[in-house]
Amino acid sequence: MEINQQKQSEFEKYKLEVIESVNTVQERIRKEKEHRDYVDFGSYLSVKLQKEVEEVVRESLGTQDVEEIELSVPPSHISGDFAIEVFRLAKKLDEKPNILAKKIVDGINEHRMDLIKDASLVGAFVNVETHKEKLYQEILSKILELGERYGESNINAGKVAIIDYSAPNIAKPIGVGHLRSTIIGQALANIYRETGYSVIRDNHLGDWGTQFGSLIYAYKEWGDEKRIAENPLVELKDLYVKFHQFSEEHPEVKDNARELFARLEKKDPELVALWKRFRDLSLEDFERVYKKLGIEFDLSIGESYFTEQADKLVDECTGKGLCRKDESSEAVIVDQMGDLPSFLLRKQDGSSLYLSRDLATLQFRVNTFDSDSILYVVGSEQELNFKQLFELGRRADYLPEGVEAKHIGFGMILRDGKKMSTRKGTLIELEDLISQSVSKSKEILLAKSPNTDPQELDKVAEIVGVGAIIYNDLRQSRTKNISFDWDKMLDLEGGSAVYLQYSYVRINSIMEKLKEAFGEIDLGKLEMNDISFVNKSEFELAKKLMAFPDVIAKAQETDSPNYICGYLEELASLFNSFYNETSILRTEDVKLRESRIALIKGVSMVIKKGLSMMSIKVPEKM
RNA sequence: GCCCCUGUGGUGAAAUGGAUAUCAUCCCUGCCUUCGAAGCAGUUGUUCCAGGUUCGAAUCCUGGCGGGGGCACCA
Repeated sequence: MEINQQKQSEFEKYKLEVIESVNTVQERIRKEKEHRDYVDFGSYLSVKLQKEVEEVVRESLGTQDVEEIELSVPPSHISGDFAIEVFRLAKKLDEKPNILAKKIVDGINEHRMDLIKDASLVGAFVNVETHKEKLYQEILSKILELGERYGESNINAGKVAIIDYSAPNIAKPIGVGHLRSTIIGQALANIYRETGYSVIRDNHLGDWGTQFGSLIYAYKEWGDEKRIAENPLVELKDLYVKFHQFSEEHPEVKDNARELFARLEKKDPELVALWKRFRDLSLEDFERVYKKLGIEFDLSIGESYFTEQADKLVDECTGKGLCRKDESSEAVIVDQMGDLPSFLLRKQDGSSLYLSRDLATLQFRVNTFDSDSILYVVGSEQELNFKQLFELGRRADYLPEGVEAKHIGFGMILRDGKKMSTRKGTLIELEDLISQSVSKSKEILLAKSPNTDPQELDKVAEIVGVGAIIYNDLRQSRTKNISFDWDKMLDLEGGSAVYLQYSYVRINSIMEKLKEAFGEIDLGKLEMNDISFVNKSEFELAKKLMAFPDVIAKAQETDSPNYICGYLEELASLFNSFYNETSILRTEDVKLRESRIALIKGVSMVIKKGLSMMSIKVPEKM
């Protein structure tokens, strides 16, 4: 009995640890809400330009519905810096688009404006010409002023978002299947933060459930302490796989597993001790992978923490009449809600289920953090579960009106057209993928620059190899399935992070050369009026830089990191064209040279920041 | 059976209902005594099918066809 007490307190001890980490986060959020210093989104040039357009449209049409007006970049064959699309406004005002457009063009041409010079009409498109020098100056000085903070904003200032991502299962190695949740979630956390959110990054570990019954059963039957000591995760995985193979022929062991889980849930001390041990072993393993990928969390709570509360909530929901108890067993059923099929909240043997624990988690998140948004970055195959969870949460009032809960689904990584599975042994371990990618980039690095010192080589290979994997995933749109292909995963050609890293390094190198030739460069002395450009490509680059804050905002709004990727590729491409036609080193005019330095400095900062939002690093040389 | 996602050059992908659908890769042609050729410039080739809505559709709607996933004691 004494031993029991001791073991039980192990679970209690774990709960205290959780509470402590929660307090730390609460404290941080509180401070952030009070003291965080934001960059005003309205101070960005694209916003100013938009306002100018709205102003002139408001005056020339005498209408207030100017938010229907949108500024875009025209296709390349059109001359004009920006275009105004009037179609939506025309529809709203019930006027012919070309007539409305004509009025707007006339309006613009009659007014004197700060940034906009004039406008011309093509069909129903309004093409706008800006005061290029002025705009160019303003964009670059804004970037120089903000430095590495360029791009952040206060759009969502004061709001709190909890982002649930990664969520690996204990006792299994992280496979490439978990890669997507992990890096999409991390990227979203960074992107949300850039737009002003206070972000809580929560790793909702899969550390509870019937799978532990399976694992414990397998451990008791076939476990080998020596092998566990040597390579814990491999051994645990093998045990898990063995259980499932064995259960194919002996289905009755599944009942044993369920029974073991039920005992675990009743905090059987022996089983809790095993559970805790497996959990700790796994966490060490995960930590290693996260470190490589640059992934960080504020909380790693996991399902186990919510098992008791889950039980209470199920009773509460039963009381509220949202679900009902089965007559002949302990099972609790939620009947069809609207279009959603019915589901179970408690098993026949009385133990908890995924959805009940998630319901408790939801309530916890709402109550503990006063959050505005809760994001679940989990594969699309769980869509129905989340619909059910959110609906029940709303009805039970655990998820109030003002709090948004979103399932950020994503497609699966398929191998030979099929889902990968730990049980069937078709899973590719993330660590293998990373090490292959790193060694491949090392090979290429050696071929390209054989004289790099070995330490430097390893460092850069790591940056490039890891970056390639992350980028390959994030650049694709979330919802689609990805076919796993070693060659494609390890592709280090164009359209990859390497292209961006290379562009960054190239700028670095230019800066070095400039320093050698002209000494230390102090752009602080560059007056706004001294900034100038000569070539179209310079202006195009600045225009692209101008869009960065908007791209971040759009990526946040749509939960789509791939917009950042597309943007960075366009930016790098413009830079490389510019690089090819213009030499900064040989620019005689000092002011022009310094303007160009400011320009590429901006490009390099934006590339670095954009990549860092995806937790991809940049090497200084490669 | 019902529900969700998805279909874009040979291949892999991009595109708030907007102008001549973009990028990478492969093939081909140029560009390194000039800030790094992992680059730049050029060339060939693409929206599953049939209807519909719209001034305008890869995008929205309806119906097919193909691929993936989900639909109570797994998570």
